[in-house]
Amino acid sequence: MSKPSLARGTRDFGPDQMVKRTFIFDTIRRTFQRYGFQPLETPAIENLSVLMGKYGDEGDQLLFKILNSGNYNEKLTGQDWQLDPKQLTTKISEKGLRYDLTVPFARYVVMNRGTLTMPFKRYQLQPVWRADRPQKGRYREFYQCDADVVGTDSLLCEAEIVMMLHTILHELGITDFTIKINNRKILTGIAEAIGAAGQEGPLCVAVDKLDKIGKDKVLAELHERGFSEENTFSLEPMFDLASEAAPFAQLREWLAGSETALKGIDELEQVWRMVEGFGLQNARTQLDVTLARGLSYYTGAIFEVKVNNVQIGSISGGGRYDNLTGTFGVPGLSGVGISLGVDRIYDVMEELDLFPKDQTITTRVMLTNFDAQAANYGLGVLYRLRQAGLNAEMYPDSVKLKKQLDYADRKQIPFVILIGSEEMASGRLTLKNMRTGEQQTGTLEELTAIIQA
RNA sequence: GAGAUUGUAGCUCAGUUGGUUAGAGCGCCAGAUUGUGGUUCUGGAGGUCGCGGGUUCGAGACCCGUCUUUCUCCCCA
Repeated sequence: MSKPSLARGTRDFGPDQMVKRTFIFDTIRRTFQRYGFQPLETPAIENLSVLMGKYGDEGDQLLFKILNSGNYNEKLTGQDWQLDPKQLTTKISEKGLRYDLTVPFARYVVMNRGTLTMPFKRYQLQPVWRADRPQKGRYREFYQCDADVVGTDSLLCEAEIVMMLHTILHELGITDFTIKINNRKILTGIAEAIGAAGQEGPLCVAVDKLDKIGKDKVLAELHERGFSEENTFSLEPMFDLASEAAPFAQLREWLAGSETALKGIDELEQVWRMVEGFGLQNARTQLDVTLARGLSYYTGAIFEVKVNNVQIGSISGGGRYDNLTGTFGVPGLSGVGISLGVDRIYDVMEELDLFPKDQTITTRVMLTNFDAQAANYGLGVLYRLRQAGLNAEMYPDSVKLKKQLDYADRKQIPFVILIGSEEMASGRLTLKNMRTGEQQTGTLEELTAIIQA
């Protein structure tokens, strides 16, 4: 017998934590629904053929793979055991745990495209798993809350994502945040403009670190990655863009030579206009041309949400992908979506002390249990309390009152109804206010009214 | 995947250059109080020192491996 333990990077959530997590889930779900999104759930387990190759080489490595059931080694030859682990994996595992919610969504859309009302708007609140090395704000099992629209190119979707993020964060009490927005087409245009067309991948990896390591080190890294002095010299205008929230004019001037970039700039400006059209006050949006994110499938807008002055990664990310369903044989379906990380939001709110107080009280009133006869009398009372809409429970054992009150105290139950021989004889029950310690007697109706107040 | 770091009671932590029976606070249980919680007092239970090996007369402490925690890189929610 060994002591039980949790698998690395996983956590239990006790009642106190669940109350807080539920608050986050409810807020997000409510907002998604308000914008017309419909719920979807997909299995935790997907075929590896669905998951592999969608997240890049690193992603494939971070996938949790499930060993085939039964005698998984039955069909292996001696030679197979000499294969490198990657190839061996394909022979002994054909299922894995989902890595995000976007790819399973794309699979679902492809499999059900005949029956879906297009454009299809779905939200999905489920855990995902990554075989990452855990650290602050990074877990191996965590919840994502996704909202995606598939089947339309309309930039209204992008604007609504901006609106939803504002609403959700506002309702959670997170006020000091920044929604960074970029467009993949601008990144492509920058690569063209500096004479390194098609090199936006390595360009972004380096430029993405700007606020972390500074301009000089970014330039050094670019040179290391094969960019010439000429390339990086043309990049100079980019470092001057950070001052404004939406420097469209400067961008147009700099990238005038790239049609792709101009299209991206147009798209973003339209999104900005629409957000203004919604009448949103104090928008926390910022155009950030250094924002890159998962380049593997984003083609248009790119989003990322950072909470300011909190040392944690982004709490949300998303973007537009023109051809995600293409890998499942259905090209031409454009989608755009956002994903919120509940676990990081939780950490942020805990650090900033933003959770509403008094959310831990789950039971409103407890009935004591003096003896079998009193408990039996209490059953009817208990039923009526619950019918009155009150969270009520009876202490299950006839033990000394001290113990029962101690239980109520520790569960922070605000009211206790005592029922003993006196109460049964008179029909007037004793109500104890656990906060003040005061007691009074009254009929069940009278007491119920007090408890409900 | 690379580098660093952590692990002693339910929790937070002491534990000297390696030396007898590993401690404290809080919490928990019981009683003081057989119909009254939070305060107080008295008593009590609870540890294979993460796990496995090694060095030593002797290891919680030293060495190796492993798991785990936290952090950096990479990447990400």
